[in-house]
Amino acid sequence: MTRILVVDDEPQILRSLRTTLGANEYEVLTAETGEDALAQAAAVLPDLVILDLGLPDLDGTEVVRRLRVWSDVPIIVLSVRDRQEDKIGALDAGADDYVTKPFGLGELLARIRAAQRRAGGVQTEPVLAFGDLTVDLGRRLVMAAGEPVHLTPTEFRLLEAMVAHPGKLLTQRWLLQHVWGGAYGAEANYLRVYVRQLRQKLGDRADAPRFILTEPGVGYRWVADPPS
Amino acid sequence: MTRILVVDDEPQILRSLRTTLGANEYEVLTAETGEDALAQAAAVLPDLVILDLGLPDLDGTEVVRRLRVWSDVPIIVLSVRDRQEDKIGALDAGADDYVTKPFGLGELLARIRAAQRRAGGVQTEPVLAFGDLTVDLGRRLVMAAGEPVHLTPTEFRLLEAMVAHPGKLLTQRWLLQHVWGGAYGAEANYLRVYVRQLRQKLGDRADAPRFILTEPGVGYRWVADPPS
DNA sequence: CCGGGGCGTCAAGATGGTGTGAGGACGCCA
DNA sequence: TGGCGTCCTCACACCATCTTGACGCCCCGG
Repeated sequence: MTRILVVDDEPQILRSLRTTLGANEYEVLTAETGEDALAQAAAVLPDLVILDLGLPDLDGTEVVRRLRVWSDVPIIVLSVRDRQEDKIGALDAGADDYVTKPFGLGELLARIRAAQRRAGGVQTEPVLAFGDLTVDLGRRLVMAAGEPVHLTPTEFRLLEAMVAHPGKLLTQRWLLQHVWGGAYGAEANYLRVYVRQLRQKLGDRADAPRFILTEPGVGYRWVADPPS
Repeated sequence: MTRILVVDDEPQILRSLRTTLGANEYEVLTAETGEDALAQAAAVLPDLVILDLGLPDLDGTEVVRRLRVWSDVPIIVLSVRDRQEDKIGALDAGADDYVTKPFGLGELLARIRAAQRRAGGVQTEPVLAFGDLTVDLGRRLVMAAGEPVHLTPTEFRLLEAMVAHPGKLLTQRWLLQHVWGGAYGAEANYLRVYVRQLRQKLGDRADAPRFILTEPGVGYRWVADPPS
């Protein structure tokens, strides 16, 4: 999860940003002074900094400069001042962007995304690995023993549902509802057929399970850490 | 020397920027239409692009999107529009910064410096190769087995959407929305026809795929590493 | 020892999606 | 206005996938 350090001395802005950013899957840290901001930045290494220019102790530009001595973290400057010299100063000190208050929250979010994208922080494709089996949820690509495995849509949904909850006991009803839809729940034979196909394609065996464990009378369990 | 491509249809802005930027040790190239901008960007590989949203032929956001398919060049969007949606759209399409007209030249220069400082990276030729197939995304040129291949605009957009995400499973809905526009999503027969035409022109076969893999019921996949 | 329920396995029919070819509609340019 | 390229539409054969039923096995309780 992306950590954002918000530096502002107005509690109102702080509160507003905390809720807005928090609602958009960001972890929000706050600081109200320049010194505090620098200390926190060094301590928690945030992924992005939103910085108000009008701080009580230090000049915002100075904060940017001192951050840039050791950090390349993206910095978005926030300010009520719309003067050219302020913008030029902050940007040349090393800020990435300059937004004038009042600003639209949507715009700020877009600028955060842009700054993050540049920083290269969005390359976290979820690739799960279980021994010689890798499951790339983003690419919908499954590799077993170095070879790509072709799965039908239903097979993939079933695999997806299982690997998303490793080690957890998944009841037949739960699996049926998640893979086939809410109207299903009693068609245990579907599961038997597709679990078999999955096991076959992934190189697993019912009598010597490496990935899919049968829990008789209840459901199935995806083995968290297979014996390699 | 840093090369900047300025895209704007107002000769006045063009002239003003040419002198200002020229006086600051930048080499200035200009384009007045979106198509011209894309062509020039591919030909001269500028170090930075300044782009007006209100172009006569293409929507500015569309230009950003098409540039971003193959290039990471910093893009600063210039616009008279101050609407939130425009900003969000342009930034999420891949723009680095958004400046509203009228703007101060000093600020623009500072934003150029900021964008450049971040970029650092090297410009790569936008030419992708897959076995005996080469795709020049910038010049919109495709070569198969040493022979140039003529593609219609729609065919090229489809190819572009696929080669930009090698190995990834692209759903029919996603492809339709990206090639035909957001309003589409259910016209699977369009895809079938154009995928067939692409396969034919690229020397690919449905029953022995080298490039385009069919994932029945889901979509298509551009094979990352074709068997040569 | 016997019976039953659940599971694994297999194969065949039903279903819906895909490949393919052709033809018409439309806009663009001379 | 006519030709040309491109896009869209349709019908049909074919194929992958889904569904369904049947059967043997094992485990467990009666």
